Amino acid sequence: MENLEKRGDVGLVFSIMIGKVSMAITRKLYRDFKSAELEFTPEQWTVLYCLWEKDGVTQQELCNKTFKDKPSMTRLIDNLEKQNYVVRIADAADRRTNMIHLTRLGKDSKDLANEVVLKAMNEAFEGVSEKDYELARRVLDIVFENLKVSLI
Amino acid sequence: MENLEKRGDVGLVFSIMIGKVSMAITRKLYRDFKSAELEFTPEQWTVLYCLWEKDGVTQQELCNKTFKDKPSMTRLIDNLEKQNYVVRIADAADRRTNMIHLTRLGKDSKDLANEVVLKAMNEAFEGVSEKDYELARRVLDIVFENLKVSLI
DNA sequence: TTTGCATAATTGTTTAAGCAATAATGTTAA
DNA sequence: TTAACATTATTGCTTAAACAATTATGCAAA
Repeated sequence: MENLEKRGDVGLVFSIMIGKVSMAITRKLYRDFKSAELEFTPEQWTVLYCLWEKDGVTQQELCNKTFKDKPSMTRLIDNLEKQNYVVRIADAADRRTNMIHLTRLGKDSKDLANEVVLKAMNEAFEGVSEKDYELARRVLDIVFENLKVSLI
Repeated sequence: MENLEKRGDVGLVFSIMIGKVSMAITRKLYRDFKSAELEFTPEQWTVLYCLWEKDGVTQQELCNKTFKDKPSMTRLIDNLEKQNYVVRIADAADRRTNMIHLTRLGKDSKDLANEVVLKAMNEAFEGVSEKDYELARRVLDIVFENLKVSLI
C-alpha cells in the first residue's frame, strides 16, 4: 500500500471501521449466546474454542493462541471457573503451571456454541460472495502479520 | 454467503480474526500516540477525530458518529476534559445538552495525530494492494450494515 | 396548565484489556 | 550448591464497553 497518503484520511475511516465491525460482532455474539442460554461471553468463548480443539493446556498456551496477555487470561479463566465451564488442575511436574480442563458442562456446550456462532456469521456475511470473503480474510491476515510485533 | 455451513468453522476463525486485528490496531495506535507524546488513547482519538471535522456538538451527536453509547461517551469526555483536550459548555437554548468544544490543545493536536495514524495505517497495510484494500473495506462495510441493528 | 412521554446526560455495576509489579517455581552456569 | 536469570501465574491500577437505572429538562396533548 504505497500511496495511502494520496487518499488522505481513508485510512482513518478504515481503522475506525474495523473497530466498529469488531464491536458489532462481539455485541451480536454476546446477545446470541445469552438468547441460547449459553452463560459465557464472546471473549470467554474464544478460550473455550481453543479448549475444544485441545483440552488440558497451560494458561500460557491459551495466551499464545488467543493473543491475550497473562492477566487477561487469568481473569477470563477465573470467570469460566466460577461458571463451571473449566477447572484449573495443578501440574505435578511443573508446579508453576495450571492445566486448564473443560468440565462436563464445558464439553457439552460445544455444539450449541458452534451453531450459534455459525448462524451469527451467516447473518454477518449476508450478501458477501465467497470470493470476497476469502480475499477480506487474506487482507486481515496480512494486516495482523504486520502488526503482530506490536502485541509482544 | 449461502454456503457457510459447508466450510465449517471458517466463520468462527474470521470472527476471531477481526477481533485480533482490531485489538492489534488499537494497541499499535496506543503506543504510537504515546511515542509522539500525544496524551490520548485511540478511543479518545475517535472522538477528537469527529470534533476536528465539526467542533461544538452534543455528546449525543458524538455517540451517533462513533457508535458508542452514552455512558461510554460521558466517560471518554470526562477523560478528554481532564486532559484538557475538550471542554463541556452548557447549551443556553437546551439546558439538557452540553456542547463539546475543542480547546487550543485539542485543535493543535490534529496534524500530529493525523500523521501518526497515517503512518500506522501504512505499516498495517504494507503489502496489500490498493484494489484488495478497497475490497476488504467494502466487505467490512457490508458486515457492519448487516450487524448495525444489533447496536441499537 | 398539568400530566405524561421523550430526550440528554450521568452514575453504578460487570466484564475485559493493558501495563507494572510481585510471588513462586524452574533452570543454568559459576 | 548457590546465585542469577527465566518462566508461570497472580494482583493492582487505569481505560473502556455494555446494560440498567436515574436525574434533569423539554415537548405535546388532554
